[in-house]
Amino acid sequence: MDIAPLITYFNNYLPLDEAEQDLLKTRVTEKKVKRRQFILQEGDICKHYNFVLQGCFKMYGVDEKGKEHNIQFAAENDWITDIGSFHSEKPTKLYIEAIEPAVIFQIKKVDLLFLYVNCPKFDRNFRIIIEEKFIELQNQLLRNFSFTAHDRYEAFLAQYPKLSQRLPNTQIASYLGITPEFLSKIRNQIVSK
Amino acid sequence: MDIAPLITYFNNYLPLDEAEQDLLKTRVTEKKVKRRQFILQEGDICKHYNFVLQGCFKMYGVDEKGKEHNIQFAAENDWITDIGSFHSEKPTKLYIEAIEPAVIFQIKKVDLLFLYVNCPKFDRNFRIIIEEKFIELQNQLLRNFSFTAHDRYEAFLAQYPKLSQRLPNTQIASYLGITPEFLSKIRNQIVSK
DNA sequence: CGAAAATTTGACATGACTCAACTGGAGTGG
DNA sequence: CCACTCCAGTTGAGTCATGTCAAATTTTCG
Repeated sequence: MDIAPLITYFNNYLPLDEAEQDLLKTRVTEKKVKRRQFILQEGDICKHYNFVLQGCFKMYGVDEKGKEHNIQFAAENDWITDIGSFHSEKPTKLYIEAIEPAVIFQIKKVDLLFLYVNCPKFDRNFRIIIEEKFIELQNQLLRNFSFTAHDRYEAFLAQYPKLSQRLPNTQIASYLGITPEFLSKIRNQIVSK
Repeated sequence: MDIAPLITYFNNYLPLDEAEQDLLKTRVTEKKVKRRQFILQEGDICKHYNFVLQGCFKMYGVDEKGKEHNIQFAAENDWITDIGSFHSEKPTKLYIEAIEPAVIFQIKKVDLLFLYVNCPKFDRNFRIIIEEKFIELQNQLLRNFSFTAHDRYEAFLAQYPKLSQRLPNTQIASYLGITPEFLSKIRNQIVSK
């Protein structure tokens, strides 16, 4: 197994020296995931931090009426995990599902704790990573408050041009908090301008 | 200046030993804030991590139409900061304003970095703190997607019983993403049941 | 190729907003 | 202790953004 992509990823933060890379290597496992396969379902306890090597995932909750609401996508070089369930070790209310055939690296909780304890750099790196995710989430919340559906869609296209081509509109609609039908009408509007 | 409340706060995470407490003490300053006073305004660069000792703050963005949208409250023993601006050192789009007369501790960026470098425990603690905030933010986003305004209000009352008594309904409405008028109608409904 | 999923379209329904007017404290100053 | 202002909260009528449901059409992928 070659964890080079993960090493490269960490080079964006505090790069790992060789010893740290070796440490990491022993704590990571690889997993292939088929399209529409779940790596987390409601009721599960989230056991892993998941790093996407290839493919694309969505994380979503399901409301009383059975509707899915996407709160995050993750493609190459991104993390996707229900941090709440991972830390509390309580059953999750979320689903993580592959939108495309995928390959991921997984780190178990004991292994992550091992890394934290044996190398503070991981504390640092994961602190920074989650800070970035926090900022993004906060922006998302603010956009949902203050933007119209139309503007949220255009903001999404602008921010994730590549992702928005890979994803079915249904999934984008769910992420924007609207119905696929309404997104279709928005797209129609934009085109006819 | 007595930083005991902050020490006590950290005891919920990895407690600080005496040396670490002394280190912290030299890096923290106290500040009194009047009602309606801002500690951050659009265009500022967010210079501090703020820890609330007394009083209550709101953080909000303003949309094109001039409407305020609260994304966070912070009362005693909570942090409030625009992490995005703090890290990027770019002008913020957010406001942080005291809803009540308040006292806060502030940590400057250089001082926080100093703490991180000299004591990995701070990396750890702030990682955990922000993880908790991330989880809360994610729940908030999910509720905004999948709950009706009525249910969001009741969830807010249940989750923050004390805060909801301190806050004017106007502010709660803004946090829930609805108008004060509509919140009033919801409250009317609830009472008349 | 064939089934399942995604997209589009249209008629109609509704949750939440807007705006304006009214009510009722909470301070403030005289 | 009154008169006055000033907010926060309430109410109602009309409107708008977005949702619902159903049907037709196209695309995807197994």
